[in-house]
Amino acid sequence: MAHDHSNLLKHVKADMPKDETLQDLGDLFKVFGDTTRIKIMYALHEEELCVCAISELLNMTQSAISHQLKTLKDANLVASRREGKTVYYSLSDDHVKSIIAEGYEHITE
Amino acid sequence: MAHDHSNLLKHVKADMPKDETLQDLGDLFKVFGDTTRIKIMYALHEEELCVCAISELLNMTQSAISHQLKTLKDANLVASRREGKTVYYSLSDDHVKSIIAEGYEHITE
DNA sequence: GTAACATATGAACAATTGAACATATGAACG
DNA sequence: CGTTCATATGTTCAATTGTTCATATGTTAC
Repeated sequence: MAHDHSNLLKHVKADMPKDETLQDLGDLFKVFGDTTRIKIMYALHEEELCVCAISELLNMTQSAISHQLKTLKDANLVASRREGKTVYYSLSDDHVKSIIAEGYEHITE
Repeated sequence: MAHDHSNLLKHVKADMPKDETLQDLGDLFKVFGDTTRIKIMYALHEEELCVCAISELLNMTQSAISHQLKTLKDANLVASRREGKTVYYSLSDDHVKSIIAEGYEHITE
């Protein structure tokens, strides 16, 4: 810590949300930070899919997909609906699409 | 793998970006998935700051901040500008703000 | 009841990661 | 040149994470 920024920092500090909020933000993005989960969300982009369809699509075990779907559900990013033996997952709201779209723009420019 | 979804999957599969792109997307969000980096980006929301100002603001060692700034820079999320001994960092484009704003909306509803 | 199918969960293990510490680079000044 | 200040980098280590395997739950049909 060297030269003085007390005035500057006072200003910046006042504009920062509280720690808990920033922690929650980081936790949310952590969920986006995995290729498998990104693929799942992308697959659900247009229509709901059942677990075994997703595992077939991504060529991964049902267990792995189910674990990831739980992570996504805990973060309120997907919703599930049971119909007999099968469970259908879909994106829970449009933020998911927006966030992925923004990220996509960033990497393709 | 049980009941049939070949028709459905053909359609979904056609709409998926290639694997490499989805990998890059995950890697991008991984950078957002850490509280320290979120704090740094939020601090740079309005104005550029030098490394020691950030480390003072977040009450963390200069080394830790420098490491995280490198991660952010590698992901093209921040830009740096040297002025004598001090290096000033700023957000490299508006996607950062948009992505954080979208995430913020998601957790506060 | 039980058998078959779809999904969920728990434990274990390899791989990744953020922070701390020590050290190195780079710039300004005497 | 050497010293000081600001920042960067390399290494180590504890903690987190994604997948696999085995097993459990839940649903339908017989």
